[in-house]
Amino acid sequence: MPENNTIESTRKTMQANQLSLSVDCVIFGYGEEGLRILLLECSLPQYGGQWSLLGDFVQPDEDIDSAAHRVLHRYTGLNNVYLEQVMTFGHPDRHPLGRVVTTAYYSLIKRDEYNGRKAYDGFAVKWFPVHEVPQMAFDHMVILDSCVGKMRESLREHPIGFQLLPKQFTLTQLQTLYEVVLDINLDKRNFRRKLMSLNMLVPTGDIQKDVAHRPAGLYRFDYDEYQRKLSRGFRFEI
Amino acid sequence: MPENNTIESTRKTMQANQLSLSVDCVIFGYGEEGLRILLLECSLPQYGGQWSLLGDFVQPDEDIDSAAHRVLHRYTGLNNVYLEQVMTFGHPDRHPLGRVVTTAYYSLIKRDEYNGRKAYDGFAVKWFPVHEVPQMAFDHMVILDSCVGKMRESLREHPIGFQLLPKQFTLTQLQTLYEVVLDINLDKRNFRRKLMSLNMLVPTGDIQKDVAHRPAGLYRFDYDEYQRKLSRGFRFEI
DNA sequence: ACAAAAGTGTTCAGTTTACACCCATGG
DNA sequence: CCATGGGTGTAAACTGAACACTTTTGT
Repeated sequence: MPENNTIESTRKTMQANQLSLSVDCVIFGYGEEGLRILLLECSLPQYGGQWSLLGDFVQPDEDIDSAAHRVLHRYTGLNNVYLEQVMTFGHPDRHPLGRVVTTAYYSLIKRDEYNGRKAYDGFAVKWFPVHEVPQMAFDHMVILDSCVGKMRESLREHPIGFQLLPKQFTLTQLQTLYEVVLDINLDKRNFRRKLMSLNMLVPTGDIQKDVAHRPAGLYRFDYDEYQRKLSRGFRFEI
Repeated sequence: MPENNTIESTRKTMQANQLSLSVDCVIFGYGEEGLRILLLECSLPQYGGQWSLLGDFVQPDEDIDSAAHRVLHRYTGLNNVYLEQVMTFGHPDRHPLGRVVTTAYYSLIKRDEYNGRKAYDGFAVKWFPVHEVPQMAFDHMVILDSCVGKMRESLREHPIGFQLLPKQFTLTQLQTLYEVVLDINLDKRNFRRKLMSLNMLVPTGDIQKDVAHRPAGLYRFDYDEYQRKLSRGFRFEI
C-alpha cells in the first residue's frame, strides 16, 4: 500500500498508465466547534498556498471503496467508518500532471475520535470550518460542494447522525447535531415529537450527570428496530 | 475514437494500463410498449448467451461524460440527450479480462427517435422490457438496478419526463408516462391538480385531432418559468 | 345512441408549523 | 434565589388521498 503522496511518486504512478484513477475524501468532523472539513496543504508548486482533499491513487488490485477507507485511515487513524461514494470527476484537464479521474467520497466522523498527525510528507493537515474553506487546488471546490450537498441529503434520509453522538445522548444533543450540520434551525417541540414518533429512540433510564441545570434524559437509537421497519418499507426522514 | 468492442481491442486497451476505466450506459426507451432497456449480446465466451449494458473504455484525453455520450450516440444515433452519472463500480474482480473500473450512466430516450442498428461487431442489440431483463454479464445486473432506482428518483424530482413527450402533450399522456416509468398508479384528478398548481404547464390553445372521443387540450412545459422558480428556491416534485 | 376518453370538486385524515410557560437542578 | 437548559400541548394551515359523474367528440 502506498504511503506517500510526493510529486515523485505521483509522477511514477501516472507514467505507468495513460489514465489513473484516484479517490478523494471529504472528511467532515463534528464536534464542539461545529462542523469542519479536513484538508491537506497542496504539494504541487502551481497550487502553492492552496489546499486539497485527502486522496490517493487506487492501486491495481484494490477496490475503490477500499482505497477510500485506506485514505481515511491514513489521515484520521479511523477504521470502519461510514463512507459514501458521491460522484466521479473525469475532466481531462482536471489534474496538471496528467490524466487522473477521481471518485469522490465523504465521511462523517467525531472530531474527538480523530487521531491524525499535523502533517504528512511535510505538508500540513488542518480542519477548516465549512463556512471558511480556503482556496482549493484542482477542481476540489466543486467536489467539496457536491459532497456537502450529498452528505446533507443522506443525513436527512438515513440515520447516520447517531454515529456522531455518544451511544447515549440527549434530545438536545441530537437536535443540535441536525441544526449544525444541516445549517438550519429546528423547533424543539416539533423536533422531539417527530423523532419520538418514529419509535426508534429508547430512553435508557439514565440521566445527565454534573450539569448545572435540570439533567436531561438519555436515549439510544434502536438500530435493530430501524432495520425491521426498513424491511417493512419504512423510510427514515428528518 | 474507438469504433469497436471486440475482445482483441479490449485486450489491447487493457494491456496498455494496469487499470482501465470504462463507462456503461443504461438506456431506457419510452414508447407505446412501455419502458424498455437497450442491451447488447455479450461478446465474451465465458458470458455466452448473456447480455450487457452498452459501454466502452474512456479514452486517454476524453471526458467521462463525453465517453458516455459517445457510447449513447454509437448505439442510438442520438446526440444531446439527457444523460446522468449514477455511480462508479470498482471491484477488482468485476471484469474477467483485467482491472476495469466502470462509471455507470443512464439515459432516457423516446423509442420512436431511436435510430440504432440490429447488431454491432456481429453482436445483437435488443430492447428488453424492464420487468423481463435477461441474464446479465459482469456485475451489470447490480449496475442496472442502481440506475433504475436513480432514474426513478430523478424523474420525480426533476422535469426530465417532458423530454419523452412531444412538445405539445395532453395531461393524460403525461400521467401515463409517470405511471409507466415509475410503475405506479396515479389518481387523475389529484395528478392534474398537482401538476397545474406548479404553474409550469401552459395550454397551447390547440386540441387533439382525429381521435374518436372528446379531444384533449394540449399543453407545453414552460422551461423558462421552471428555471425562474428554481432560482427562487423552488423544488420540483411529483 | 353508443363508445371512449376528457374534464371537474369535495371531504377527511394526517402532517407540519407556530408558539410560551413551568420544572428541576447546581451554584 | 438565580441562572440554565429540560420538558411539555394546542390550534391553525396545509397536504395528500379517496372518490363518481357529466361532457364532448367520432362512429
